[in-house]
Amino acid sequence: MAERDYNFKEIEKKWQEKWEKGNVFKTPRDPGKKKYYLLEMFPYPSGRLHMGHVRNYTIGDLMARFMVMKGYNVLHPMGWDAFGLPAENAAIQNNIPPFKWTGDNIEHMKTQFDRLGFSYDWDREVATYKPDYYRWNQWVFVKMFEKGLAYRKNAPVNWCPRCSTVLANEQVENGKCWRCESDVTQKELNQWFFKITAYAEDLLKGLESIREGWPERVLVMQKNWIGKSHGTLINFKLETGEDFPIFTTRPDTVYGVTYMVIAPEHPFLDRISDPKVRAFIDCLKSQSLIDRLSEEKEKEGIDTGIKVVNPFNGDRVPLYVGNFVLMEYGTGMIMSVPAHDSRDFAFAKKYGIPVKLVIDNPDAPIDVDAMADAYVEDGINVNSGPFNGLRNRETIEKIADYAEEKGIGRREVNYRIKDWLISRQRYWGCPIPAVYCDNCGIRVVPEKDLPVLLPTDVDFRGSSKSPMLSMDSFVNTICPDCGGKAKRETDTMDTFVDSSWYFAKYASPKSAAMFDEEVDYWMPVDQYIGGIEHAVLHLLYARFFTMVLNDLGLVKCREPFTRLLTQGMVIKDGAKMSKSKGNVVDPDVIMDRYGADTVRLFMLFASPPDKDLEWSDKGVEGCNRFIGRIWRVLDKYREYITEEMPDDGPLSGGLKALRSELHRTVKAVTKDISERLQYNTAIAKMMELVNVLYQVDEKEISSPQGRRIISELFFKLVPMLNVFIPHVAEEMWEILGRTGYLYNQPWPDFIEALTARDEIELVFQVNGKIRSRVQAPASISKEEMEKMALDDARVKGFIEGKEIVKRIVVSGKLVNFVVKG
RNA sequence: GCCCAAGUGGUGGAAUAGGUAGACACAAGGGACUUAAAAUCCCUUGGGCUUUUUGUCCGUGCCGGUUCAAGUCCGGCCUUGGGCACCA
Repeated sequence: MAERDYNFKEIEKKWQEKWEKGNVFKTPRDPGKKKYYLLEMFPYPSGRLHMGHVRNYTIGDLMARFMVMKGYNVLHPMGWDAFGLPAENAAIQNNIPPFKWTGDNIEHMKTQFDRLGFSYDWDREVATYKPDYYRWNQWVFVKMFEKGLAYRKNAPVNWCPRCSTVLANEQVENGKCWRCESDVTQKELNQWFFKITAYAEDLLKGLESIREGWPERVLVMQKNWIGKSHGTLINFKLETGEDFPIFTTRPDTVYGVTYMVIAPEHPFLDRISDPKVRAFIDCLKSQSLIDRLSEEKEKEGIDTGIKVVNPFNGDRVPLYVGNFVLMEYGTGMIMSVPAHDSRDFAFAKKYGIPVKLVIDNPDAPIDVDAMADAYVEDGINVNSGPFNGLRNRETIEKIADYAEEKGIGRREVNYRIKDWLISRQRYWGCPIPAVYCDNCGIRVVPEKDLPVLLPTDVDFRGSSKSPMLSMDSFVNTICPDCGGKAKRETDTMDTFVDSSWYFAKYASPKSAAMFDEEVDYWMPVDQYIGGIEHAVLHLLYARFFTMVLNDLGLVKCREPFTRLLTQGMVIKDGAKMSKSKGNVVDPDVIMDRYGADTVRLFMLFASPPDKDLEWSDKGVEGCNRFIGRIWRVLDKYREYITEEMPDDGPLSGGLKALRSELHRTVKAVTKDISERLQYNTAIAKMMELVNVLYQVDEKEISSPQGRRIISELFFKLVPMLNVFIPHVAEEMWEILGRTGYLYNQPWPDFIEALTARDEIELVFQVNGKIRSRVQAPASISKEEMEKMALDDARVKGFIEGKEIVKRIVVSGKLVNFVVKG
């Protein structure tokens, strides 16, 4: 009869209290140990944890606990990405001040975290809405302004009408707002930018140094986003002799240019007076960029009447205005080669522009008049003056050389990435510390006057606009230079600025400075864990910011995250859990029914961490059942537990196999956790061990050697369980009679020699087909294996009367005979 | 269109270095215990053929290749998911 059933409610509460009272999770700083900084992306304090959070933080907690047991000084902090729109929307709807709404949510979510048993050092909590935190946003902003890395410009920007604020390029997904999915429109506005383009090359090169530890697809996404392309800037000329430079990655086709196209918003076009052309330009300019460039939109253009001269062959070609040319990329104008670019080809056919072949297919010469589409493959240059007969790949380099020699062009590198627009026309964020003086212009707030505090005594009633706009006490100030009247910037910073450096602040959360020397001890983050959705948002901004901080001499590292794990989504009924789909499962409900340990175990068992996880109520029950099985078997054998460890004496078959299985399990679980990051198979192996244990007779367990083996088993299994199901593992540790927190125990070791099996199964094949399986001693030699196979009755039947032409013996695995006849 | 993943039983998934496909779990079926149920424990479980054991054939999206041997490597395709998208 069980002494006590598995009562998760009691156990989990008991250990959560003990951990807290014992200050168990405080960050150690033992000089004799190596550091390990494990971080999960901090949450937005929406008010409730969802399953995605639970998964993310369960994976992180496992890794943190594992590294503690492995003897590292582990930094495992948690904080709050606390600025942002939901707080403001809640304020507008219910007139709760965002400050209070956010603070209350944080308090509630903290209790949820504690209920899950996560090992955070709350002394290091960081929340971005606190002035002590965001003042350093402002301070870095001022430094960046001084270095020209923060600047203000007029530019067409993305505008979300629903959030009534501008957005960065990275925050527009398929023309929709990343947060609310409204259609984004374009506006011409004067806004603050961070010059991330100045770090384009660094951001690209830096990817090399983190290649080992980051998922391939994130590296690829960042690389594509930065979008480096090598090309040549070629100086076409107007008939007046004026320069007309264009960027191309295909200089090998320059002899085939039959027209040029310019972006409608290009200032060059101001000189055009032809009313028809003007009307076309004005029409295009009135459309939003999204509309103009939308996929369905056909390419449209109009001939300006202006001719452009090709510096290579002197051809005079027409200049068109086109709806598809981007002002921000290259020089805002392009050369068009219809023979070798499908888009140019379609445009040329539409407007009756000639097509000129300059690359021919050496295998099937092309008839230019019969072309149905552009020829975009490689080939041999024709109609290309001195470059005729060259392979076009070589021509690319030759033309660039030639252009540089003759001074009609130069090699150039272009990037797709644009500067980071950080202004937000919203209240609940970090104030941008700028002032506007009629006399002195744009000024930043001097260091000594920071922080610029966000007013918190605000009233949202009757308006969805930022309350700061109408707060004279905030807006009116004096110019730091001339002392005259000035106005404060009322925009706040993009919240992605807040999250671009929080990971460094955890090193010294209470320091009066931005950082102290602790930052260089803990940074960089050794393992970062979060969702794939930040592949080019947060993860790019954070890398940029770290590089800026490094250049400012504030941190020693240049890359913030050495290793990155992007965990998969939590899926139910084939779709990501979301309120709008109505397929959410509330973690609290599951914890009420099964406890935190079961939820954690399921999160780790149902799928490898980087893959999506399909929610399954039945699967949760299965995990709960497994905990129950261990609980019962420990309860059954607890009276046999002894501190005496097994000696080298002979063991009965069952005990020997059990001990061997135990050591194999420790080995495999250790590897799965530390090398393979496959927690599902680690759990499966512990399940197998428990299954083997269930097969062993109690009589064997109760023998003197049996007692030692079963004790060794639990003294190793329970510490392994600690990283998956810490509450019940601590309780079991206590049942085993050990004192102190399991949290601080060393990770179990294993004896390599014991992991070997005595007997192995050999497979005998004839012509690659399995014909027999036999048991053999593990020490069997290749020669003996072959002999066994030859003597095997089943094998004999397949090789009799035939010639063995090849014999393959794989040690300890199989024998394969290839026979003929 | 370009780039990147992935495709394995009824389901989630395993197979780590080319060497026994389907570990572990869920579901299903059977049994033990019980007055009964729940819980628990034990057994079966990819498919076909074979009366059964034995055996034998098929089987990792599709077609082909390399190899004694392919889920794994190579070439070509299909499907799904994701990213970028007039970037010149």
